Amino acid sequence: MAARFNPLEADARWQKLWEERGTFHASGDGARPRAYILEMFPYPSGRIHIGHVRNYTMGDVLARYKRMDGFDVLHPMGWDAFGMPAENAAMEKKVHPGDWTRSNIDTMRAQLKLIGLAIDWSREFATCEPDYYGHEQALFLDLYEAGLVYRKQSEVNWDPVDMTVLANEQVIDGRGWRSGAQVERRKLSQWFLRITAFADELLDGLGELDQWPDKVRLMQENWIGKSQGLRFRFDLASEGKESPSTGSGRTEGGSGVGGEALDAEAVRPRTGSGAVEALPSSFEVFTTRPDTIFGASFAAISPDHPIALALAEGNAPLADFIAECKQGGTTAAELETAEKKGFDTGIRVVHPLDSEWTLPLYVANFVLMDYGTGAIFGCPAHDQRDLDFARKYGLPVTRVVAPSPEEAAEPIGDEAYSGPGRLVNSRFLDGLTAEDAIRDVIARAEAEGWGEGTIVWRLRDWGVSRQRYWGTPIPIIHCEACGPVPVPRDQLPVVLPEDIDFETPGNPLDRHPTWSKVDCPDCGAQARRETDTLDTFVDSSWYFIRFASQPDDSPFDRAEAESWLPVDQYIGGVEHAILHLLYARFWTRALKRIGRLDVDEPFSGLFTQGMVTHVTFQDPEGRWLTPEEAEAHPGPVTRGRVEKMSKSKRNTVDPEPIVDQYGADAVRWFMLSDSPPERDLEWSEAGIQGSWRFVQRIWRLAAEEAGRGSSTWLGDGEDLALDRKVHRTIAAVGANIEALAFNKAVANLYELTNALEKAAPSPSRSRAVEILIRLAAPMVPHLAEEAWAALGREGLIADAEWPAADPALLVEEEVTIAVQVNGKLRDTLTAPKGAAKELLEEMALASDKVARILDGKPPRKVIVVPDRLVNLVA
RNA sequence: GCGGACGUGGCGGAACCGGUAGACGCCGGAGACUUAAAAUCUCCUGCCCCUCGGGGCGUGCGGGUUCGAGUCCCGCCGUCCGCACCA
Repeated sequence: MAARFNPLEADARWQKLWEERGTFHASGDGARPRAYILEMFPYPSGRIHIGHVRNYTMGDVLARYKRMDGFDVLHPMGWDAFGMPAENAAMEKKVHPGDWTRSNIDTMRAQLKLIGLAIDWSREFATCEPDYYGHEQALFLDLYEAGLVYRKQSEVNWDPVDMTVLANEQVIDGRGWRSGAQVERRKLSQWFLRITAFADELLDGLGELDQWPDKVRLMQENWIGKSQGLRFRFDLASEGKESPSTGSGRTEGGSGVGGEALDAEAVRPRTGSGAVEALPSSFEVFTTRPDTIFGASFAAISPDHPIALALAEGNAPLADFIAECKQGGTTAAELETAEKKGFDTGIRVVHPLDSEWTLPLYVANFVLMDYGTGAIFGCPAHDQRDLDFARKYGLPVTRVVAPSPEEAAEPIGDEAYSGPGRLVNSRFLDGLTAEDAIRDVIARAEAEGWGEGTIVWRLRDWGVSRQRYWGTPIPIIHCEACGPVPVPRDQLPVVLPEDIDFETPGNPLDRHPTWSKVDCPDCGAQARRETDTLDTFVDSSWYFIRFASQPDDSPFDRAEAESWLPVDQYIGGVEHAILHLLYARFWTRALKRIGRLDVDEPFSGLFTQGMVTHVTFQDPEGRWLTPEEAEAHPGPVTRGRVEKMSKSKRNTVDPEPIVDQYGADAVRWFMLSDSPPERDLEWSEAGIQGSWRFVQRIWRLAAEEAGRGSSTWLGDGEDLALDRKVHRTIAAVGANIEALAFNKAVANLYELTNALEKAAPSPSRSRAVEILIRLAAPMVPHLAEEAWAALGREGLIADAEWPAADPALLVEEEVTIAVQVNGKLRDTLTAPKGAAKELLEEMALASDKVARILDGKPPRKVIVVPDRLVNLVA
């Protein structure tokens, strides 16, 4: 029996055996309850990094535990293989994106296998292969036919040098990240998925996801952004109905009577070209606070609003103002400090509840075109932005909500009041609560026909067109005569051409000599293939369904997919809290709506794990150094913060050499130790060495036990205290793994190991060693197999049963009672479990230490918590 | 600005429902084994005082509730994350 566990030899041997036996294939035979454990599949960027190792180890522990606990476990792996890095590599390294991607997949698959994951590799696929994306095209057409896909003009970030569309993240300070060219806004005709049609159910569905982190649910809720309010119409005032009230602070009943008549000519936009005649006679605004309608002092529209654009024609100052609004950064700091600016159009709009009352119409930089209606009414007293704006332009500020009657006349200072209260200065609304006033105004608007209660969402439809090569081709053909025509099903998949050219900028599909030239499926005329590809988030919106069921001739088999879904536990980074998870939820619901799959939510349990961090080092010039460089550096070196591993900070750790040195189990154990899984884990050399020591400690226990000649050794009888410890550990480790509290499960195993090392040989101890190995098996599977075999056990430990905790042994016979005086711990005593209060009190009073503190006086009051403590109040 | 999370030894972190704060690991210290080192093992390790019996102080800060608060309430301070002119 080897004195040391040698992972370099053992790891590969067990991995090979698991693979040969198909140990981790999900059977789906229905003999056992099922569990679907999934980690977010990786993008094949080149090599596995340590964050992957942490992510997949967590899922693996759960999968292995569930297997031992009697479940038929589906734990698959695949590749999110489309995306821009492959195209970048193609341009930089002159390799085909497909070659680059597939070779990365080969590398990373081999690396993942080194850490001994319990994965059903028979289900592996990559999204960049036609046998995946062809089915995706079919699903896209299903949604298209169901009216859930449409086409519209939409703005994109256009890099004029690279001739390509940029994602927002690729625009840095208004310039393309690669070319450095000034980015332009361009309108392109693009495909959209109607996710907004599911806004309500996506929001409501969050309520049932009780095994999701609150944080993620909240983020999604905010992202969906439901606002209830009133949409109503402002009529433009006809000439001669101007109602001046500027600066005088309108109060109750002010209806535009009096004041000087405005010189219409002076404020009228200088149209000359008759543009004003083309203006609509009204426009709509949206508000969540219709109760404050009598506090209105202006109306404002977005610089992108059609009325603003129409007015700008022939009005150079306004055109300049609009241009100015479009400049300026969109960063947090800039927006925070950005001044509220407006341009008075000179036009006035009629207050909907008083035809004699008109308000000035501004074009304002803080009104967004793509939220609500792109137009607002300004109520300065109860909205901070409106207040800032009103102060700047001398507009009236009228309080219409007061928290108490005394404050009704209180003027508004520098802060708008947005709290609760009752209406004041609001005619027939006076005295109502804000909530009642909202209902009243909405009802009135609907009855009178100038507005209606409505819901506005922040969520936008999902634009899925990407002007890229390395993605799923959108299966549409554009015909001059017939318009967009779906590719006939028997012509799917629409396969990406291999012979492409990355030498010239732009989308290679556009430039391909023949690929896009096809006949119209409807009329046969020459037509053009859609050359846009799908957003890669589409690929990841249904891969978990394909894992569950992968027939050749359709995306999935409904019954089979439903038998596994939803995913019981999904594990991945919090960076996907919104987009990926929302899109996958949408896609699942869309499939349900079109009758393809009866699943509401794709992931019933979600866990977002923390990052792996590492120290950073810098030389005096601020250059980042790797830890090795820092050690060898001749000059002074600054030890920086512990940060997320990144190439730029040179603090990454490549897992492969570490696995080579310490073995998979030590690395896995380290990934699970110390830090709670949802928090960041700091990588350290000391930490991995500690894990290595622990692996060897378990091995020594097993080797020593095996050396006794199986369980023929008979010691001094049973060791009841150890038995209790063992069974408490069984219960604790199982509960902690189920709760994904791996750091606590690790601590439980350390405790048991400490106890075993101290325990004298006995049959109890022999049994305990075997149980320890079974409990550790999900975490350190290679060591566990090796030890299992060394102990002469039959079969694989991967197939062994999770030990059952004996309830009788979970109950303590004796408990330690804390004895407090005035809440301060003074002594402890040992008492039988369940001892009577009177007995505990008596024992506490008998304590010397207590007697000394009490100094002969009897306690005024005695509190006894059975099995816990006695508190004597002096 | 809005929303959220968090704050416990030198470090990562435990602490069920308000009931012995600091489990477990790392670092550090002392010792054993060794010619020596590594490895391994044993013990110690929150801070401060001490007559070595013990005593005092301790969960970001200040209050409060309670027999009793890391845990609950109020007010601050700090760190991190998300969103962002959302009407």
